Amino acid sequence: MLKGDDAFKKIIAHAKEYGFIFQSSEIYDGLSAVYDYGQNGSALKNNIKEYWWKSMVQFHENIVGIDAAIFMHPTVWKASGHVDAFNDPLIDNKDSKKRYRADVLIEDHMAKLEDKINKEVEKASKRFGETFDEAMFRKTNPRVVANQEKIEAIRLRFVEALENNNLEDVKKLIEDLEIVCPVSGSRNWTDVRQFNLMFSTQMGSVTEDANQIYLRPETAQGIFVNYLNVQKTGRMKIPFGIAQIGKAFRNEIVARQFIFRMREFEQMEMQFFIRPGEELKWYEYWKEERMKWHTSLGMPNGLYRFHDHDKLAHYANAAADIEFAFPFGFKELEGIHSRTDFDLSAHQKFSGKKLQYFDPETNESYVPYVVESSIGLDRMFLAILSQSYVEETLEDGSERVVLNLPPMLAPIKAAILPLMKKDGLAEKAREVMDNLKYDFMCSYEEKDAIGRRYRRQDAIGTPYCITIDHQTLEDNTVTIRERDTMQQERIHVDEVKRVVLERISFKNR
RNA sequence: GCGGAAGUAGCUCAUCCGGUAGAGCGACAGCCUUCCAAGCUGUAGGUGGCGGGUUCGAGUCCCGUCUUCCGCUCCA
Repeated sequence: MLKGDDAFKKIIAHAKEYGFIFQSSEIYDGLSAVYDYGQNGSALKNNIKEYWWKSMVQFHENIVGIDAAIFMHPTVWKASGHVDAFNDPLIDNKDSKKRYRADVLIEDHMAKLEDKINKEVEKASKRFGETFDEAMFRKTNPRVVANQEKIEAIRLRFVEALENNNLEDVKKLIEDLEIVCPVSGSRNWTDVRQFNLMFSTQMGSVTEDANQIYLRPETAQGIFVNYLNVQKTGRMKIPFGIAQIGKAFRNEIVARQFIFRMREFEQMEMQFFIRPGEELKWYEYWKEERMKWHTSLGMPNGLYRFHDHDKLAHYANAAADIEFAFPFGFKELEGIHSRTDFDLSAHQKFSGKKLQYFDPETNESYVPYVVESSIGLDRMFLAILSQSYVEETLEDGSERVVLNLPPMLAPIKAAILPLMKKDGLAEKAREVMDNLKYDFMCSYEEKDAIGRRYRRQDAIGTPYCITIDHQTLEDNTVTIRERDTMQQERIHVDEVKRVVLERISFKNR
């Protein structure tokens, strides 16, 4: 694995040149922070999904998979907290170039005024020997009354402006209150702009009747709203998990670093439903399990690390990231969160439907707690790609670029190569190809010198090259060349399928 | 979003002070045949990111715009 900016650029160039990742709508100059997966990229991505899905759903009897829709009832996002957390009116100070949430600036200002009042009241209470509340109630000080009225007036304007989504008023309020930038101390503000991190669209073709709906900003809610359906129909017993792979959308202000942060991205996640009070035990369990999954890919040590969160999200009582050493540094690849009963309780409240589980062991009903594993598929793709990209100098001084992919993830498992076109070698190679292509992804190439074809396969990470030569015609043996060692062995044609399948199997990790 | 830099063939780049674009590699077709890229012949591929302006004339100067990169900012 290469390091540094230079390496990252090479990997991006390689990804494009060999059909892994293209910029979206490239012939129209592209669309910012949106990328398409090409012929090899989509194959690699699908293989990552399959590996994850099998290790979750197929290898665990108590985990099942679903595929929820991207569109969901708008109230889902009120219950989840996204409508509040993802809608920010922002304002920039032109002098300091700092950006603030306009509502926070105003709230801070009100807090300062309130602080003033409290100090006045406190003084009064000491003077008259009253409690704080008594002093407040008497409103002895006219300045206190004036300030309280002022705050109330601000709050009214503020709430009204926000409710009507009147951003000009919000700005005017900031100007009227003479709020200054804490950094530059100036009042040179830009207009207030609404940044909505959720994409929205209308459902219903008649404009007046249409409801605004969102493209889901996370896949988790599709699992939570189906919790009861799956638990009942699958007769699931706690603890159990629901897994899902799917697209999510976030209108990031700045989306950059190739496919690391995109506006449209794919998540692979599993929500594990447990008994309240056992969440930390399961949290630790899944942290270890998930780390094992990553290291089972055979990546070198030291590429992964845990990062425990100090600042917890509104839904979590414990959270850690698994970080990966990307070419641009250690960054989040996966999150493991103890989400408590936040989501199910919220949906219970907003929907009015009971989302509880009767535990036959304890004879109790409760809203289950949740431990979540959520991994960015595109980030996983980037992690594997960047760690697999190797530039080698061979003994003879020549260079080659190899994608050192785990064989089971490689887009193409075997390339079938006749040493040359004539003498019936091509026909024989076709025969071999036809016998293999139903079992794993194969590629056939007869153009160019054999060495060149090996290098091309190296560049897309094909683990095995099957070469048909003159000896094949005599004794039905072929050579099988291994990508990383470049070593060849001669085996019988009938053995090829078994040998390749064995070496690309999940079981042999 | 702000500041800086860049955008010419699939890729890497050239084209001097403004005079209607060129190479290497790659691709494709054919020849050759030698198990680790760069043998031979031929062919295709560009309204110079896009739009506008200045000029007799713009890849080249100016403005706008899109995209990318670097820094800042943002990222429950």
